[in-house]
Amino acid sequence: MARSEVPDIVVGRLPIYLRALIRLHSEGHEITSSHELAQILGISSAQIRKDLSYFGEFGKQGTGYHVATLSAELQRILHVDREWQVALVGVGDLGRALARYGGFAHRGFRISLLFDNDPEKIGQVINDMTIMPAEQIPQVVRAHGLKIAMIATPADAAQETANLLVEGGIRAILNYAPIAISVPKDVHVQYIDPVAHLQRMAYYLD
Amino acid sequence: MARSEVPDIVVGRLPIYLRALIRLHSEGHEITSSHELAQILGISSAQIRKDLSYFGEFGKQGTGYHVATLSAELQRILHVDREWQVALVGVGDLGRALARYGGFAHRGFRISLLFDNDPEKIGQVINDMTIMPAEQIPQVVRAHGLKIAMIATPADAAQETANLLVEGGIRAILNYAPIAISVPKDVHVQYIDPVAHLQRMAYYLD
DNA sequence: TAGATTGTTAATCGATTAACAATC
DNA sequence: TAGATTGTTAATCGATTAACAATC
Repeated sequence: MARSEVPDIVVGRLPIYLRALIRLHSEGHEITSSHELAQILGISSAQIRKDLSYFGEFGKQGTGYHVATLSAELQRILHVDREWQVALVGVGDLGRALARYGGFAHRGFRISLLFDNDPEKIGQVINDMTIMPAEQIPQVVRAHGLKIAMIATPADAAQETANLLVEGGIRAILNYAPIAISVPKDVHVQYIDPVAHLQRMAYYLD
Repeated sequence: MARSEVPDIVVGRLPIYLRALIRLHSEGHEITSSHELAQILGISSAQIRKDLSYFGEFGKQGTGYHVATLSAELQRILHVDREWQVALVGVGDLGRALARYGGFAHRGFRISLLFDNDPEKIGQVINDMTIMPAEQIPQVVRAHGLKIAMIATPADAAQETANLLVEGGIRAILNYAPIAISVPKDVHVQYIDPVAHLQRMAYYLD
């Protein structure tokens, strides 16, 4: 089935499957099944099988899935069978923590460029990376060929930052600023707003 | 309409609407419309009107919505017209950044208890909060009457941490550990895994 | 073989959208 | 009034699930 026909909501579940598979692998499981994955993740086995069927046939009737194989297939499908270099804009408390956090590089996304527009911060070094002025984003990002960026600026600066990133050739943005940004149709944006998650849960509390 | 009939996906969009309204308010807008909000957020105006209709009638035909009023209504509906105290478990790089991050308290969620199971960290003070041993979670959380917690431990410790939190009476968990946790049906869980977002976008890159 | 699980189809379920009467 | 926008209905669209033949 052609790539363009896969619903984005299905693509969004693949990383969850991959995460579970990597964990199973690290725990020594060689084989799993849609039922076991469903149990672990709290979703239906039918959904897992249907999601995977968009991309091929990875299982064996009566047996299930080979953990290492399916894991590798998902990494290939998601294009995470390589290391991606990522630009990070905004080195406040949050940005600093993201720059230091080991969980990205460990899973294939290495933050390799830091930008900020505060003259006090420019030139500082974090994790061997020197903070550069935001105005240089277009040229530096393009020179390094980066395609992915994170925005950790205040909300006020997010749209302007996104414009600079797009100008530099960025095609995927993880936005930590609590504001919607607008970008060309061929640029992907994902949002992380922990407070929105907390508010959503507060609805169900007394 | 009874609370239980509101789809969770609708509840999940209310914080996004609220965020946009607060921003409009701060920019001096007194009135807005479903069309303007739709434009800002990149969703349809019909969806915004339909979502709001689950909770009442907040607009005026021909005019739109009074920003401050709708904002206050959404805060009331979401139960964020108060300050929630939040427990944070796991004070590594990520947890430390969360504890310091001003964006929570500013929007009604104050981190007020810190826990870790590393003897080196116990007793340390961050933002006037003393890190306490994880084993004391049940009693301390219950004594303070907290209902919301964040998990920022390694994946290995997340399930055990969730168990302790539930034992202490926690009813909503924001889980930063990259692993699914299982909790009783009346406990809500939201996940934040930035790498999953990056992987999802990588699918669309060459 | 008998038992188990996949991949897939068709049915069901739920969410989104278009359209418009009501009305400010 | 004329123009604009809401709240709501019905239709459309899309996602999830149940069920089972195929087959390991």
